[in-house]
Amino acid sequence: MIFLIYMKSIKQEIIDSIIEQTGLPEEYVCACLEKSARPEWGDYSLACFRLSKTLGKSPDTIAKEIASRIKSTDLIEKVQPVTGYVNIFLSSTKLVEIALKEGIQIPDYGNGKRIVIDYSSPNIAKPFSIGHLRSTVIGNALSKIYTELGYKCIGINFLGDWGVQFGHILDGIKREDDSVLTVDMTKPSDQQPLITFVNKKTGRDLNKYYVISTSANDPAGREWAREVFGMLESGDDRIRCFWEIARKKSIEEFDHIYELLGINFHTDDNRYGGESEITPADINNAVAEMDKKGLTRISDGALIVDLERYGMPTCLLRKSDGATLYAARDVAAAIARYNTYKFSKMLYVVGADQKLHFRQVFKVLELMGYSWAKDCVHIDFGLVRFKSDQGREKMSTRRGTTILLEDVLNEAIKRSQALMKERVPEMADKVSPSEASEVARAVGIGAVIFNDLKNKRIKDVDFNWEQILTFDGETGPYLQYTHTRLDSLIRKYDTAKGLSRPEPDYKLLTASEEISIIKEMIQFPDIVKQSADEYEPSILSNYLLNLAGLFNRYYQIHRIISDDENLSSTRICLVARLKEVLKKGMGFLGITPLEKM
RNA sequence: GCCCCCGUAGCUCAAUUGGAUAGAGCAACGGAUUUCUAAUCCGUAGGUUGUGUGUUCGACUCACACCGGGGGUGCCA
Repeated sequence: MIFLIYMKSIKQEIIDSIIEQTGLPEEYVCACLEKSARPEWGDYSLACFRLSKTLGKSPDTIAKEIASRIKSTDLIEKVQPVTGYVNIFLSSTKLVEIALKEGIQIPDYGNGKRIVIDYSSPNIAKPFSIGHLRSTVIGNALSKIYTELGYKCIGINFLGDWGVQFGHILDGIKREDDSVLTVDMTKPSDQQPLITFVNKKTGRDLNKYYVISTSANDPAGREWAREVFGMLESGDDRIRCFWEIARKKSIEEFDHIYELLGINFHTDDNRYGGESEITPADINNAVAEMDKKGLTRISDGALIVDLERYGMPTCLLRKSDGATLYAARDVAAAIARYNTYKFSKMLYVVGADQKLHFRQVFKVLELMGYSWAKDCVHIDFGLVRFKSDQGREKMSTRRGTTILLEDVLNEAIKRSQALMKERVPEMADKVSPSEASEVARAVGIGAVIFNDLKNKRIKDVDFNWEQILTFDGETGPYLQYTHTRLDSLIRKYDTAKGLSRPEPDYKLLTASEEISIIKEMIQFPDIVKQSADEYEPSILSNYLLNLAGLFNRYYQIHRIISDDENLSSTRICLVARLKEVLKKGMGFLGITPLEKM
């Protein structure tokens, strides 16, 4: 297994060398060895300040002593003590060889362990707003990253398909066209006009009825919607039939958006679920179990779990009218999922406004005695707000400040098409119309996705058309552009006439720009691991931007394909390896890498 | 009121988890194309890291207080 030596990270190899040669404790070396902040300080630096007190010597002296004990190897070229740091310089030729010979490999950390990821989760009937983009793209990225690290990911799109919002659709229909619904809902024969009516509607139409109902802001309408939902909950077949159609229509609508985003929720490992999956019996069993374990109490007629001693407000399970609440349903859902999947981890990719809710749910699961409660993680992210002239506000359907995700995606595609015409007019001759539209999609959608993934999750975002449609600088199109550049070089090299193609000679890569690329490339596995450990796709995003930047600078200065056939072959090898990394990384983020744009 | 999160260049964000001289992009200005795709690249300018105190060899990072913004907080999800 030759590749095993490459599987061990460079850093680990250095740590091992240092421990072996200096006898320093492993914890210390691991904690104090870091990547050097500047090239003139080498590749890795060991800070010696912490040893100063215990050894009673100055950091400077310690650094000198340690440095003198580390011998050079084929990897460690030079060791230099500087003001309390031991700076370690690695052999460029060795690094080039490591990066180019086998390519960059990502070790298997997961060993097939299961991770359930609850993400996207829009509500049936409610508009699919830009706010849902975050959960969708973050969840998708984490799923791909963990899969690459050897985990088995199960994505669940936990639809909000069970609640009064469904009754509001009917109320909206009634308000708009009451001929369809003047009927007595209790008579099956009168249902047919409604069914025919709804069958002709799209998911977006149904959203419209929801909005009509809620924006009417009529107490009677709300009451009626509640009644309808009550009938659904009590298992009324006729309402159930309508519910099924409405759900199907909504999913068709969602599918269209997910298709644009390149996500498919009709597979075994990535599927639609929903609150409707959790039966009243599931919830009642969970609540009964809490009762039995003495966790619950009645307070003002409501069933609660008192979490005061854990520094949290009480968790409400059941309303005084007997109806169960969100928290009870999520506890029941978590138990059902554990029983089905026996996950090693479950991630809830849900906005930061639900932080308390998940803390409560996880705490209740823990109190119920489920040891896996500690493996449930709320992947929270900042809210999207709408910035108007009056200032910031939460998006509101009623105020008309909701921005539909589909509109944003279509706008991005349009913009990408326009730019293509403007900046690459000859593209029309080179590719077919269908290819061109795929390019426009990948670039436009990639821009929107990347825009969302490039910042730390927790940051709130002000929705801004200009920003989301920017294609210059640190953006998705920048990565795309770099990727097509790499691909174009490879294509050109492969098809060049009269060129001998010798084996790459790694010693030829000596330019500082190409060494920088190599050094950055070999960080890829660590970056992917770190993104997973911190549930933070932005770490990968920023890394890819930096990597692309290094290449674009290099490209500007150096000729890749030249008369020097040995050098060309070696540089193309670098280009090909780099392309593999960029392509993989973009794929993890949910961006489709292009060959031409 | 209480709890949680955020505050870094005009704007949007980084900063190897407490390390050496705080870095990018956008916007502005100046430059690079008979050239492997200029959706690129180079340069100039831009900072008392919200404020204050503390912890220590060292603080954007940790603690406390305050200021500003956001979110949550017993019958929505």
